[in-house]
Amino acid sequence: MRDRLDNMKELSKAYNPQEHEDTVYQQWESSGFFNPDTCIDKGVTQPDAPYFSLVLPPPNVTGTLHLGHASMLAVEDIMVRYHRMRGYRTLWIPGTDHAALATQEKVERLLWHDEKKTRHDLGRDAFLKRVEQFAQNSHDTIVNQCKKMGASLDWSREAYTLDNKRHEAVYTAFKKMFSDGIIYRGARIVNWDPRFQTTVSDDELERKEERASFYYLKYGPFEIGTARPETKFGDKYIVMHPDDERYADYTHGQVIENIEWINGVISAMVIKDEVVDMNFGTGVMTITPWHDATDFDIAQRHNLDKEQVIDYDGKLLPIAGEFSGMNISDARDKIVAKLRSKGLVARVDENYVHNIAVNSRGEGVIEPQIKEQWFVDVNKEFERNGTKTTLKTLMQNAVRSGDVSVIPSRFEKIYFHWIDNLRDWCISRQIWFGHRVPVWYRNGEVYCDVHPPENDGWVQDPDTLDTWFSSGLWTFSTLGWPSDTPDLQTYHPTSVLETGYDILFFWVARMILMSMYLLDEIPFRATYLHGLVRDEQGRKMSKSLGNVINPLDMNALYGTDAVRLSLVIGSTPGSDLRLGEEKIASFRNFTNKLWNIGRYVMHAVDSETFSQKISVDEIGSVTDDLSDADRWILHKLSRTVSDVSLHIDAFRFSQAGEVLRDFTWNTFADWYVEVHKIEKNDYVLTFVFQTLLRLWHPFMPFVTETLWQSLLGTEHMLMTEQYPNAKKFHSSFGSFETFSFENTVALVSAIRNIRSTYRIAPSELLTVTIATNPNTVIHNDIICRLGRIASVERIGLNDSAPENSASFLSGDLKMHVHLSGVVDFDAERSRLDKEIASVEKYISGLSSRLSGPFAQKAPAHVVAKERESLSDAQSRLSQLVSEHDSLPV
RNA sequence: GGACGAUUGGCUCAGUUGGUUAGAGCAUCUCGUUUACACCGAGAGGGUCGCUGGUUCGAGUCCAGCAUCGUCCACCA
Repeated sequence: MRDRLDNMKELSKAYNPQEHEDTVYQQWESSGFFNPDTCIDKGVTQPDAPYFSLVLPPPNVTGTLHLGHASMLAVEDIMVRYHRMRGYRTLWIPGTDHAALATQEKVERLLWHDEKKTRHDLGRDAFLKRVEQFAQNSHDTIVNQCKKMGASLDWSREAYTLDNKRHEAVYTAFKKMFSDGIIYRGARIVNWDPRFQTTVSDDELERKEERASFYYLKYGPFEIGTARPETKFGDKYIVMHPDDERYADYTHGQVIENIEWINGVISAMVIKDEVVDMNFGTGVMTITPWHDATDFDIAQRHNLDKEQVIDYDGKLLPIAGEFSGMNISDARDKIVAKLRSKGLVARVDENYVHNIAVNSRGEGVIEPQIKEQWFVDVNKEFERNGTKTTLKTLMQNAVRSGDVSVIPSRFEKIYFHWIDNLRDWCISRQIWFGHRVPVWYRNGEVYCDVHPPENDGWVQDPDTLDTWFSSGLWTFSTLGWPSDTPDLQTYHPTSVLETGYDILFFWVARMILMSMYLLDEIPFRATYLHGLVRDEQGRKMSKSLGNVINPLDMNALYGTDAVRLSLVIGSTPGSDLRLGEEKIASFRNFTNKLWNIGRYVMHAVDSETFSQKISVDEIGSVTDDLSDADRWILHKLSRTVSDVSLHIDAFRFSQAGEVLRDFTWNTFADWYVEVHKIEKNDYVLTFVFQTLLRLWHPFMPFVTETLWQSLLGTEHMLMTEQYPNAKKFHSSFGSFETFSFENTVALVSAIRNIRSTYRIAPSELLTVTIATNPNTVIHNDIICRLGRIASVERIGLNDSAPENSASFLSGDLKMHVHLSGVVDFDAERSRLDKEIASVEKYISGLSSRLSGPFAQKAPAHVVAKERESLSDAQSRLSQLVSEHDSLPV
């Protein structure tokens, strides 16, 4: 008790988050309650309770967390804390992603910057040690940042996409897919990044608009168009649409001789293919199958030769003759010059705009190449539960069946469209950092297994796997798969996957693929896609723009709770969020408001009362002692509890927060706390406040935990308290009548309005006369205190109004504020005029509606409601008019 | 070239299945230090919901078209 009182006195006037946050997090963490097993052991959670599980989308170990991560942590922590408080077996698994290419590239850059060395200077093993060191540092930073955000992650289950356990999962998955023929090795056209010297997947491409010269070249009897003359050396097929009448004389397979071309005379074969667009250019084209996906497809269809023109460093091969060995960008002008000198350039369009493919990471221009690589076959048929299916079908079914719901649902269409256009997934990379392909070779033999072959002489495939191959296993590899662990049995499928819509394809789709294929089970029941966090002008936050907001800086300045609220409230799933510092500041103000409500409670209420947990039942048992204000606040509280729960259950976190903020500030603080200063119902005040702390805890865990322990003592922990139960609140308080106190709120507001209109200082105490039925309850004390009224006089409804007063009408009561000496009749008249005009407008609109077809066609209850509104408005109008007329001229 | 999204007071956004006179936060203006809070309190002003049609008794909400902005997808050589 002494401790608590001291604690209370120590509560600073303004909330200072930095004093509390680290201590509170340590307390949570050391309590062990982030781990659902501990919750069960200590009786906080029932062993047979339903589960709620989710995985943290593992941040890349490339650096530090940004506001997007902060927003993800906030939303997920809300769901996790909410379910934990509701008694679910709640598990939230942390982890990090090795992000193969991104991390390797970053370390390579640092290595060059600091030591002017490349990875080849160090060699594979030494370089990988560097990367691991870097990854470890990044990891430590990320873990620290997650904790700073208040994330209640079960650190005892932390995972890493490249650790031993996940390595086993990756190799197991690969082996199964390999033996089922889903994974194959083949020479296919791939996206080659000459700068990073690796392939990248289709999804990692970005299209960039480029203005280029477009050349029309003479090619025998034809004219062909190209923006890339440097690739044309090996072109020996001329392709046209079979229906193109301009070229009807040419037949498929016909060979055209004596074509003068860049390096001499060649012959070309005519190919008819429907892929050619007759309306583009001249309607004929030559093809370069080795360096273009479309051309590759044509060549495949007609079984044509394919020749490599550009090497993997981006230089021309001997086929280019005199240009051999030149970089393609240097060669282009020279090649065009030669074509010109030979008279082969018909014309040039200098303003041709087209899209070039670049690596979304690093922005290096992609050069398509044919290369022997590992692929996941998305169209291969295999048996599943007695029927033939494909990976594409599995992915489609998971969502189409509704087993996996997508929030917001419009992303479903995008998801299906992506699957429809999906090509085989190239999963091998020529980088060093990552899971090495689990395949060994010896004298033409191929060996694939989870463990290396035992006898010597085998050489492992040097390539590593696409980082998303390991991320795709994340929902179950983190739970122990391929072992059949209790965690896997208990927590899979996970309940929700919360992540950014920008990795819908990269990650969400791949997780569905992997889980459906390997486990025959969905990875998660719902996927909630959040938007990107942008700056106030809607720009992406980037270092080069200098508009990056570091979440930890904001935490330090405004408190983590304020940062969390600013990321959650005003944000809708799938839509980007614009965030400025003022928004965070406004939630800092709110945090402080809650803090000060707490200070008031501890200041005004006896510690015996505020240091006990007050239950719904306890309040329910003293119903007879409740005042009108008590009933009003309890009723509103029960509505709030139910709204907040409904919103959270439906993933409407923003609305849940808004409802809570509105209740806390505009209802509880502005009205009930003020009334408490008069009525002093400590139990209800404390009960409502404690309920608010419970309700707010998932959103703003630090300040609520701090306040809770200030009230109840540090041996209590809010995090594991029960969340307010909507049904219970409703059955206890839902039927409470609120009209009486609403009336008082209206009267006080009217007095304040009149004061403001007449510019009467708050220090000046006034008198009011209220005309009403004798049995109407008027809360004199409250009106006097909140309206700064000296005395309330009551008269009958038909008694005449006092002179020199301003009037307010509400239902069947009239209030006259005495304004002796200050009343300005012209001002009062115009005030009434204004209101009369507004009511008249309303009446005319409403009565014309009611006299029209509305009355016949609209549902009866809607009509009845409108009729009631009309009669209310009419009586109000007549009263206003009589007030107006009674004013002295 | 397709698809999707956005367009609501100065700014940032809510608005669930169409149903009172469209809400909030910030900003603005006026007043104010009443011992929880100036990171505050009280009051006020401010929107014909992008445009044009349609459906309906009734449209910010549904439909069609258009405009502007944005995002994603796409094999126009």
